[in-house]
Amino acid sequence: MSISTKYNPQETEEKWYSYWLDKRFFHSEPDEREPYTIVIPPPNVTGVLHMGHMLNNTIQDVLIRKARMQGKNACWVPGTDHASIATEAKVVAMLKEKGISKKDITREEFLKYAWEWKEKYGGIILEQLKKLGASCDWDRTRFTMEEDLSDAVINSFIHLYKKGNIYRGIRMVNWDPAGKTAVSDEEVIRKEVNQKLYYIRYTVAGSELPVTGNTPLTTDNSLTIATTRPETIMADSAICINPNDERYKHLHGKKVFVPLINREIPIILDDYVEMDFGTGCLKVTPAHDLNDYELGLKHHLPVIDILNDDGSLNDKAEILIGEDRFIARKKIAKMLEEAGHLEKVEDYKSQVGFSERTDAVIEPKLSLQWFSKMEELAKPALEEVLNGEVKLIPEKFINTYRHWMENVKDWCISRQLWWGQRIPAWYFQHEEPVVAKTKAEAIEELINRVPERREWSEESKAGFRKQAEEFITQDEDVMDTWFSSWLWPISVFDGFKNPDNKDFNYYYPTNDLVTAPEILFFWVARMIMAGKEFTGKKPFTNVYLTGIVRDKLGRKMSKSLGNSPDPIGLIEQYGADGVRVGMLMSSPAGNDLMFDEAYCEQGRNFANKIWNAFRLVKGWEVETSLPNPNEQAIAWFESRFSEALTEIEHNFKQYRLSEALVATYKLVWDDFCAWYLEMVKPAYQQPVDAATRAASVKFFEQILRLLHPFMPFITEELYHDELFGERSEMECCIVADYPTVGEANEALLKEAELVKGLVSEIRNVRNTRQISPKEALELNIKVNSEVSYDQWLNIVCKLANISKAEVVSDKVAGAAGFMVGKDEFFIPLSQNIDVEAEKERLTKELEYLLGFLKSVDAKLSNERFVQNAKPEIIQNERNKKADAESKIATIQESLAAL
RNA sequence: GGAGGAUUAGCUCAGCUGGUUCAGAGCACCUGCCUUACAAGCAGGGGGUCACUGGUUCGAACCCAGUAUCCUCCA
Repeated sequence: MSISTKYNPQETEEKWYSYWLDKRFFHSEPDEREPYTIVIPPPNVTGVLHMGHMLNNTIQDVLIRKARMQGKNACWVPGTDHASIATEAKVVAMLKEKGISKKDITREEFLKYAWEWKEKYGGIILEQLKKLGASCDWDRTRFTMEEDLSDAVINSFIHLYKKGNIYRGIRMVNWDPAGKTAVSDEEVIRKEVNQKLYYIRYTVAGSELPVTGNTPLTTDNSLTIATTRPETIMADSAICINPNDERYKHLHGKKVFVPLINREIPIILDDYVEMDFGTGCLKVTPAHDLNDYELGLKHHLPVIDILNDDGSLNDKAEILIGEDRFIARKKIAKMLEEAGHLEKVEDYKSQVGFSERTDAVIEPKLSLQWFSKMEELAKPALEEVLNGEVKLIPEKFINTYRHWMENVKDWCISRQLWWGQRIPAWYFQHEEPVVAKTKAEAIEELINRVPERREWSEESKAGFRKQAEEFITQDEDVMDTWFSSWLWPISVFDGFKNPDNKDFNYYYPTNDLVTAPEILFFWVARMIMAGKEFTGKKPFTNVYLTGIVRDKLGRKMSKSLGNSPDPIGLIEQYGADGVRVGMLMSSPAGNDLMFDEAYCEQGRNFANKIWNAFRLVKGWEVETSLPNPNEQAIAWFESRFSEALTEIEHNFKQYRLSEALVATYKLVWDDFCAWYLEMVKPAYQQPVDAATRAASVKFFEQILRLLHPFMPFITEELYHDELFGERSEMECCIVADYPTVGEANEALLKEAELVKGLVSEIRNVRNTRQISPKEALELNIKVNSEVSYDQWLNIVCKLANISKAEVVSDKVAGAAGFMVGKDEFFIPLSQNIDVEAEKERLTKELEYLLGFLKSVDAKLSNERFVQNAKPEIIQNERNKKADAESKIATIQESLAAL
């Protein structure tokens, strides 16, 4: 082992990760132990690790490692998601660079490129997770588009279709013009955007006055609407006004002309229109706005769709054909202005939907899509959370969850993409589509679903099959990625292919799921639905929702802001253990975390602290003839360890990982290093007795085990040092027994706190008087309490550099004095004490105590308090009173003696 | 517009059943130390009207109501 004063993580991390892999410690097979299972939220196959993953996976690894050490059969299933839109967008971009356009190649050719891309870049993120120390069972790595998982997707589609839960229909969907596909409501991100509100004049039909810039305008010859989307006026089907709006009563039943194209449209009445918004006149564009679409249905208006799939204008627009919607917006504003139809333009802030995957502005668009009915699926999934079968942590998410589940809308599951599971629907001539797994099955279904075809002779059937074979076509669309992710906990254990298999029976339902609250509905809710629907069981018991990682200014980390540190860079700089500690240190469950590299630095420093504590213990020479002078210190630390472990376990139970870590950190740094080791360490170059060494080594090993889930690498490294004796090849920290809570001697712990206070006071005496720590002092103790200082004197002498400590019965004059608890301490000094300063200090303390006593007295003399408060509270107040009174007396004596 | 959450030290946050000398931790800051495990360290210290206003209670950072500010989700 190196004796460097600095811990060097790089070599250690590489070495132990391969060792763990080599010895297959991460691998799990069903056995008689209790399983503990986590399925990873599968990251995008082409993605790279970001800070959110770091947090997420650190938490999962801590949980899985702890469970493993606690004797459970821990299984963490990793994998990746095919992420249709994101991946397809990347492949399209890659092809574009090669000069290939998606529309020039076939579906098969495209998929070939996509798979190549996936093979090349897929799984980078999993390699990165290894650097973090993630102890996933890599043998179980799954991918949502591998054959079995795709099969599960297709089969569950067919299952739901047969139940009548899947239907095809024309609906207004969120159209992503960059991805050229529909996306679900959940994939639309609303952002506030600075826009322009254009006020546009429409000429009233039949009015004689031509509308120009110079002509006086009245509401008889024109009306003005306000819109943020002037490029859609060509798609207008009507103008709508509120029937109660006095300003426009004379226009009821009239018509207006759409500017520039002069198409005549009616003025309709509906109290949907808010009179005080804009001008009180609303242009109705059913093809390009959800609300307008509903309004159009109600008033039987035609739907005029002027946009191509890529967001450019089509020939129905009549003008600006082929222009992109945003360019068209600018151009049309100019054209309207030139034609005298643009009254004014105002700045306006509004919410605009963006595609989660491509960041393009979402276009509401009517299209023919496949939908899954959600109402029936949602009910049991809501119930499961409300009755506590599935726990959301923190609980505050239950409300949000309920709100969403009670207002759930049907799920648009088709996507106009090629990368993904193709919808198993088949079209033959003008018949209703058939849903079937294969072409052959589809053809059989075509025959079987029509009674008269069923009656056909075998010969006729054969002829039909031949014809159908040639003309039947499969739906071009693929399914929403979430339609495969929602099956993840089931399909990774082959629960669809073989529902009674050993793995599935053993690992499912899984235990904990760790994920971001952003995908509570996208994914978590739907997994619960799928679990209940397809297996009748919940997919997991606990859902730990992490916060969002933000930068220290509170901004979300994003590529465009460039405020996200490179996780691998952080690991290189601070070590994986350091980064893990840094991430957890500041991340209470469910609260966002303001990430600051300083936390990683703190983590690295902690690793270094452990390293150096180790160097100390390792350096001790043992002299077996020596007696053990440290029984008290050893007994104390044993109790303290148990006390801390109780607290740590309590925090773990409540998924307060951050607090569990802080408690561990303090136990190691403060109690073990700063107190225990200082108490027991022999003087420079002196040997240590065997008992002290044995106890210290044992403590150290317990500490390594306790730390392992948080800091796997450094603990494994130290665990194998010869200090702990021989280890066989499978004897590793990763599978060592996690410490269990032992006895804690309360009285001992209490006394130790007093002793720590005493040592601090002595150090303070030095500090305020600038006495070097090297200069030994004498200590006189006047004991007024029950504390048996004899047991502690050795420790006090050592820690505070006291040459002689004595119990005295009287105050010592001319010495620096202070109190700890009820007891008085005196340190004779060579220099004269500053009587005035001493007086001031004592007076101040006296005043505080008198005030305190007064408030306690007030309570105790309050009859209602004595009547209502719990007896133990009252007793407590009496104790406080007695304590304060005795201290006051002591201080008064001291003052008198000065 | 609807729902949920937050507001405690300069920063990030604990404070769990209202009651201990309860106002805490880490970081940052100040002072002094390169004291033979560790300067990535050690010792000591300063720093708070618990957002505001009321209420409930013997007792409120904690419960209730209102106000302000901020965040998130949904429309």
